[in-house]
Amino acid sequence: MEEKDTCDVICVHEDEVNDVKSKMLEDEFLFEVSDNFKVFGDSTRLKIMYALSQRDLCVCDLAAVLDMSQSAISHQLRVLRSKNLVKFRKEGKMAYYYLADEHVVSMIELCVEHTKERY
Amino acid sequence: MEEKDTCDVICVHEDEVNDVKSKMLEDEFLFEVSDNFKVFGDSTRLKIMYALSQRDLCVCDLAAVLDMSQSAISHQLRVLRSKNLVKFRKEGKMAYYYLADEHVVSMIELCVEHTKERY
DNA sequence: AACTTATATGATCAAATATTCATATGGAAG
DNA sequence: CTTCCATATGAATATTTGATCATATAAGTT
Repeated sequence: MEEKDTCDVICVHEDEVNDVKSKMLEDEFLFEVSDNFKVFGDSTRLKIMYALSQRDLCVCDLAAVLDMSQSAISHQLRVLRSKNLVKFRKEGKMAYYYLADEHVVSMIELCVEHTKERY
Repeated sequence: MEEKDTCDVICVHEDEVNDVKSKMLEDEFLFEVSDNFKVFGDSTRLKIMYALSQRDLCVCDLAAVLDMSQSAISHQLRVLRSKNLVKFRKEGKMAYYYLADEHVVSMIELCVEHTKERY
Protein backbone atom coordinates (compact mmCIF):
# COMPACT_ATOMS: atom_id res chain seq x y z
CA MET A 1 0.00 0.00 0.00
CA GLU A 2 1.40 3.35 -0.96
CA GLU A 3 1.52 6.24 1.43
CA LYS A 4 -0.38 9.41 0.62
CA ASP A 5 -0.18 11.22 3.90
CA THR A 6 -0.29 14.99 3.59
CA CYS A 7 -0.80 16.06 0.05
CA ASP A 8 -3.76 15.51 -2.22
CA VAL A 9 -1.70 15.56 -5.38
CA ILE A 10 -2.66 12.78 -7.75
CA CYS A 11 -0.35 13.02 -10.71
CA VAL A 12 2.95 11.80 -9.34
CA HIS A 13 5.35 10.03 -11.63
CA GLU A 14 6.75 7.66 -9.03
CA ASP A 15 9.99 6.76 -10.74
CA GLU A 16 11.02 10.28 -11.69
CA VAL A 17 10.08 11.63 -8.31
CA ASN A 18 12.02 8.95 -6.47
CA ASP A 19 14.96 9.45 -8.76
CA VAL A 20 15.15 13.16 -8.04
CA LYS A 21 14.40 12.66 -4.37
CA SER A 22 17.37 10.36 -4.06
CA LYS A 23 19.58 12.96 -5.64
CA MET A 24 18.43 15.87 -3.52
CA LEU A 25 20.84 17.36 -1.04
CA GLU A 26 19.99 17.43 2.62
CA ASP A 27 17.14 19.77 3.47
CA GLU A 28 19.22 21.28 6.19
CA PHE A 29 22.12 21.94 3.88
CA LEU A 30 20.01 23.57 1.19
CA PHE A 31 18.47 25.72 3.87
CA GLU A 32 21.94 26.82 4.89
CA VAL A 33 22.83 27.60 1.29
CA SER A 34 19.74 29.72 0.79
CA ASP A 35 20.43 31.37 4.09
CA ASN A 36 23.81 32.43 2.77
CA PHE A 37 22.30 33.85 -0.38
CA LYS A 38 19.79 35.71 1.70
CA VAL A 39 22.45 37.94 3.21
CA PHE A 40 23.30 39.25 -0.24
CA GLY A 41 19.64 39.65 -1.03
CA ASP A 42 19.21 42.98 0.73
CA SER A 43 20.35 46.13 -1.00
CA THR A 44 21.50 47.82 2.20
CA ARG A 45 23.78 44.96 3.08
CA LEU A 46 24.98 44.67 -0.49
CA LYS A 47 25.80 48.39 -0.59
CA ILE A 48 27.66 48.10 2.66
CA MET A 49 29.72 45.23 1.32
CA TYR A 50 30.34 46.97 -1.96
CA ALA A 51 31.46 50.10 -0.16
CA LEU A 52 33.78 48.05 2.02
CA SER A 53 35.22 46.41 -1.07
CA GLN A 54 36.51 49.88 -1.97
CA ARG A 55 38.10 50.58 1.39
CA ASP A 56 37.71 50.02 5.11
CA LEU A 57 35.19 52.38 6.66
CA CYS A 58 33.92 53.28 10.09
CA VAL A 59 30.23 53.01 10.87
CA CYS A 60 29.38 56.67 10.54
CA ASP A 61 31.19 56.90 7.22
CA LEU A 62 29.20 53.95 5.98
CA ALA A 63 26.06 55.73 7.13
CA ALA A 64 27.16 58.81 5.20
CA VAL A 65 27.99 56.85 2.07
CA LEU A 66 24.65 55.07 2.08
CA ASP A 67 22.78 58.10 3.41
CA MET A 68 21.14 56.05 6.12
CA SER A 69 20.92 56.21 9.89
CA GLN A 70 23.80 54.96 11.99
CA SER A 71 21.45 52.59 13.73
CA ALA A 72 20.23 50.95 10.56
CA ILE A 73 23.80 50.45 9.39
CA SER A 74 24.86 49.09 12.74
CA HIS A 75 22.06 46.57 12.77
CA GLN A 76 22.99 45.32 9.32
CA LEU A 77 26.65 45.16 10.21
CA ARG A 78 25.63 42.85 13.01
CA VAL A 79 23.97 40.55 10.51
CA LEU A 80 27.06 40.63 8.31
CA ARG A 81 29.30 39.93 11.28
CA SER A 82 27.15 37.00 12.35
CA LYS A 83 27.65 35.50 8.90
CA ASN A 84 31.39 36.16 9.03
CA LEU A 85 31.23 38.37 5.99
CA VAL A 86 32.78 41.41 7.64
CA LYS A 87 35.17 42.00 10.48
CA PHE A 88 36.21 45.13 12.29
CA ARG A 89 39.03 46.64 14.29
CA LYS A 90 38.60 49.23 16.99
CA GLU A 91 40.51 52.49 16.63
CA GLY A 92 39.76 54.61 19.61
CA LYS A 93 36.03 54.92 19.77
CA MET A 94 35.61 54.12 16.14
CA ALA A 95 35.09 50.73 14.55
CA TYR A 96 36.59 50.21 11.13
CA TYR A 97 34.84 47.50 9.21
CA TYR A 98 36.30 45.49 6.37
CA LEU A 99 35.34 42.48 4.29
CA ALA A 100 36.24 39.19 5.91
CA ASP A 101 37.86 37.61 2.88
CA GLU A 102 38.18 37.46 -0.88
CA HIS A 103 35.25 35.09 -1.02
CA VAL A 104 32.91 37.94 -0.32
CA VAL A 105 34.43 40.14 -3.00
CA SER A 106 34.26 37.43 -5.62
CA MET A 107 30.71 36.61 -4.66
CA ILE A 108 29.63 40.20 -5.18
CA GLU A 109 31.56 40.54 -8.41
CA LEU A 110 30.03 37.37 -9.70
CA CYS A 111 26.48 38.48 -9.14
CA VAL A 112 27.22 41.94 -10.48
CA GLU A 113 28.45 40.25 -13.65
CA HIS A 114 25.46 37.95 -13.82
CA THR A 115 23.15 40.90 -13.42
CA LYS A 116 24.90 42.89 -16.12
CA GLU A 117 24.78 40.00 -18.53
CA ARG A 118 21.26 38.89 -17.97
CA TYR A 119 19.25 42.07 -17.79
CA MET B 1 28.53 75.65 2.86
CA GLU B 2 28.24 71.95 3.38
CA GLU B 3 24.94 70.16 3.28
CA LYS B 4 23.76 68.15 6.28
CA ASP B 5 20.20 67.43 5.34
CA THR B 6 18.88 64.23 6.83
CA CYS B 7 21.34 62.61 9.13
CA ASP B 8 22.73 63.78 12.45
CA VAL B 9 25.98 61.94 12.11
CA ILE B 10 28.95 64.04 13.09
CA CYS B 11 32.05 61.99 12.44
CA VAL B 12 32.28 61.94 8.69
CA HIS B 13 35.65 61.70 7.04
CA GLU B 14 34.84 63.84 4.02
CA ASP B 15 37.58 62.64 1.72
CA GLU B 16 37.14 58.94 2.32
CA VAL B 17 33.38 59.19 2.11
CA ASN B 18 33.49 61.12 -1.13
CA ASP B 19 36.04 58.72 -2.53
CA VAL B 20 33.86 55.71 -1.85
CA LYS B 21 30.72 57.53 -2.90
CA SER B 22 32.26 58.26 -6.28
CA LYS B 23 33.10 54.60 -6.68
CA MET B 24 29.70 53.27 -5.70
CA LEU B 25 27.57 51.66 -8.35
CA GLU B 26 24.15 53.08 -9.13
CA ASP B 27 21.65 52.59 -6.34
CA GLU B 28 19.23 51.16 -8.82
CA PHE B 29 21.72 48.66 -10.13
CA LEU B 30 22.77 47.43 -6.71
CA PHE B 31 19.12 47.06 -5.86
CA GLU B 32 18.73 44.86 -8.92
CA VAL B 33 21.74 42.79 -7.94
CA SER B 34 20.42 42.20 -4.45
CA ASP B 35 17.07 41.42 -5.96
CA ASN B 36 18.70 38.67 -7.98
CA PHE B 37 20.41 37.23 -4.95
CA LYS B 38 17.11 37.31 -3.13
CA VAL B 39 15.60 34.72 -5.43
CA PHE B 40 18.24 32.23 -4.31
CA GLY B 41 17.70 33.23 -0.72
CA ASP B 42 14.66 31.07 -0.15
CA SER B 43 15.05 27.37 0.47
CA THR B 44 11.88 26.42 -1.37
CA ARG B 45 13.01 28.15 -4.54
CA LEU B 46 16.50 26.78 -4.14
CA LYS B 47 15.18 23.26 -3.74
CA ILE B 48 13.03 23.68 -6.81
CA MET B 49 16.01 24.82 -8.83
CA TYR B 50 18.20 22.07 -7.47
CA ALA B 51 15.57 19.47 -8.30
CA LEU B 52 15.25 20.88 -11.80
CA SER B 53 19.00 20.69 -12.20
CA GLN B 54 18.57 16.91 -11.93
CA ARG B 55 15.82 16.66 -14.51
CA ASP B 56 12.78 18.47 -15.91
CA LEU B 57 9.73 18.03 -13.73
CA CYS B 58 6.07 18.87 -13.83
CA VAL B 59 4.52 20.91 -11.05
CA CYS B 60 2.94 18.08 -9.14
CA ASP B 61 6.15 16.08 -9.24
CA LEU B 62 7.99 19.06 -7.85
CA ALA B 63 5.37 19.26 -5.14
CA ALA B 64 5.94 15.59 -4.38
CA VAL B 65 9.72 15.92 -4.34
CA LEU B 66 9.61 18.88 -1.97
CA ASP B 67 6.61 17.54 -0.07
CA MET B 68 4.76 20.80 -0.38
CA SER B 69 1.43 21.94 -1.74
CA GLN B 70 0.96 22.39 -5.46
CA SER B 71 -0.09 25.96 -4.83
CA ALA B 72 3.03 26.89 -2.91
CA ILE B 73 5.20 25.42 -5.64
CA SER B 74 3.24 27.13 -8.36
CA HIS B 75 3.59 30.49 -6.68
CA GLN B 76 7.34 30.09 -6.38
CA LEU B 77 7.63 28.92 -9.96
CA ARG B 78 6.00 32.18 -10.91
CA VAL B 79 8.71 34.07 -9.09
CA LEU B 80 11.38 32.01 -10.80
CA ARG B 81 9.77 32.56 -14.18
CA SER B 82 9.58 36.30 -13.61
CA LYS B 83 13.32 36.29 -13.02
CA ASN B 84 13.93 34.16 -16.09
CA LEU B 85 15.49 31.42 -14.02
CA VAL B 86 13.15 28.67 -15.19
CA LYS B 87 11.11 28.03 -18.29
CA PHE B 88 8.44 25.48 -19.05
CA ARG B 89 6.81 23.60 -21.87
CA LYS B 90 3.24 22.43 -21.89
CA GLU B 91 2.57 18.74 -22.46
CA GLY B 92 -1.14 18.17 -22.44
CA LYS B 93 -2.40 19.57 -19.19
CA MET B 94 0.95 19.31 -17.56
CA ALA B 95 3.68 21.90 -17.43
CA TYR B 96 7.24 20.64 -17.43
CA TYR B 97 9.64 23.10 -15.89
CA TYR B 98 13.35 23.30 -16.53
CA LEU B 99 16.22 25.63 -15.70
CA ALA B 100 16.54 28.54 -18.07
CA ASP B 101 20.28 28.23 -18.65
CA GLU B 102 23.64 27.07 -17.37
CA HIS B 103 24.01 30.31 -15.48
CA VAL B 104 21.52 29.13 -12.95
CA VAL B 105 23.25 25.81 -12.44
CA SER B 106 26.65 27.40 -11.98
CA MET B 107 25.20 29.93 -9.59
CA ILE B 108 23.78 27.21 -7.41
CA GLU B 109 26.90 25.10 -7.59
CA LEU B 110 29.02 28.06 -6.66
CA CYS B 111 27.06 28.87 -3.57
CA VAL B 112 26.90 25.23 -2.58
CA GLU B 113 30.69 25.21 -2.76
CA HIS B 114 31.00 28.44 -0.80
CA THR B 115 28.74 27.08 1.85
CA LYS B 116 30.67 23.83 2.11
CA GLU B 117 33.95 25.67 2.42
CA ARG B 118 32.95 28.34 4.88
CA TYR B 119 30.86 26.57 7.44
C1' DA C 1 -21.66 18.63 -22.46
C1' DA C 2 -20.33 17.25 -17.82
C1' DC C 3 -16.49 15.82 -15.10
C1' DT C 4 -11.88 15.19 -13.71
C1' DT C 5 -7.19 16.67 -13.43
C1' DA C 6 -3.01 19.85 -13.67
C1' DT C 7 -1.81 24.29 -13.07
C1' DA C 8 -2.36 29.27 -12.04
C1' DT C 9 -3.71 32.94 -9.25
C1' DG C 10 -6.10 36.38 -6.05
C1' DA C 11 -6.95 37.12 -1.24
C1' DT C 12 -5.86 36.37 3.34
C1' DC C 13 -3.03 35.18 7.16
C1' DA C 14 1.26 34.43 9.48
C1' DA C 15 6.02 34.82 9.91
C1' DA C 16 10.25 37.10 8.97
C1' DT C 17 12.85 41.10 8.56
C1' DA C 18 14.30 46.07 8.05
C1' DT C 19 14.09 50.57 10.01
C1' DT C 20 13.31 53.79 13.66
C1' DC C 21 13.43 55.42 18.30
C1' DA C 22 15.19 55.48 22.68
C1' DT C 23 18.79 54.25 25.33
C1' DA C 24 23.10 51.83 26.81
C1' DT C 25 28.11 51.27 26.59
C1' DG C 26 32.69 52.59 26.40
C1' DG C 27 36.60 55.40 24.88
C1' DA C 28 38.43 60.42 24.64
C1' DA C 29 38.83 64.94 26.01
C1' DG C 30 38.23 68.55 29.05
C1' DC D 1 34.71 62.40 37.04
C1' DT D 2 31.89 64.60 33.81
C1' DT D 3 30.80 65.39 29.17
C1' DC D 4 30.92 64.22 24.38
C1' DC D 5 30.92 61.22 20.67
C1' DA D 6 30.96 56.62 18.02
C1' DT D 7 28.81 52.50 18.18
C1' DA D 8 25.65 48.87 19.78
C1' DT D 9 21.32 47.18 20.94
C1' DG D 10 16.40 46.26 22.74
C1' DA D 11 11.71 47.31 21.72
C1' DA D 12 8.24 48.82 18.74
C1' DT D 13 6.66 49.51 14.15
C1' DA D 14 6.30 48.84 9.33
C1' DT D 15 7.06 46.32 5.39
C1' DT D 16 7.94 42.26 2.87
C1' DT D 17 7.15 37.82 1.78
C1' DG D 18 5.85 32.81 1.96
C1' DA D 19 2.11 29.50 2.61
C1' DT D 20 -2.73 28.44 2.57
C1' DC D 21 -7.36 28.51 0.96
C1' DA D 22 -10.63 29.09 -2.35
C1' DT D 23 -11.33 29.46 -6.92
C1' DA D 24 -10.35 30.01 -11.94
C1' DT D 25 -8.61 28.22 -16.26
C1' DA D 26 -7.72 24.94 -19.54
C1' DA D 27 -6.81 20.39 -21.33
C1' DG D 28 -8.13 15.52 -21.32
C1' DT D 29 -11.85 11.89 -20.46
C1' DT D 30 -16.26 9.88 -20.27
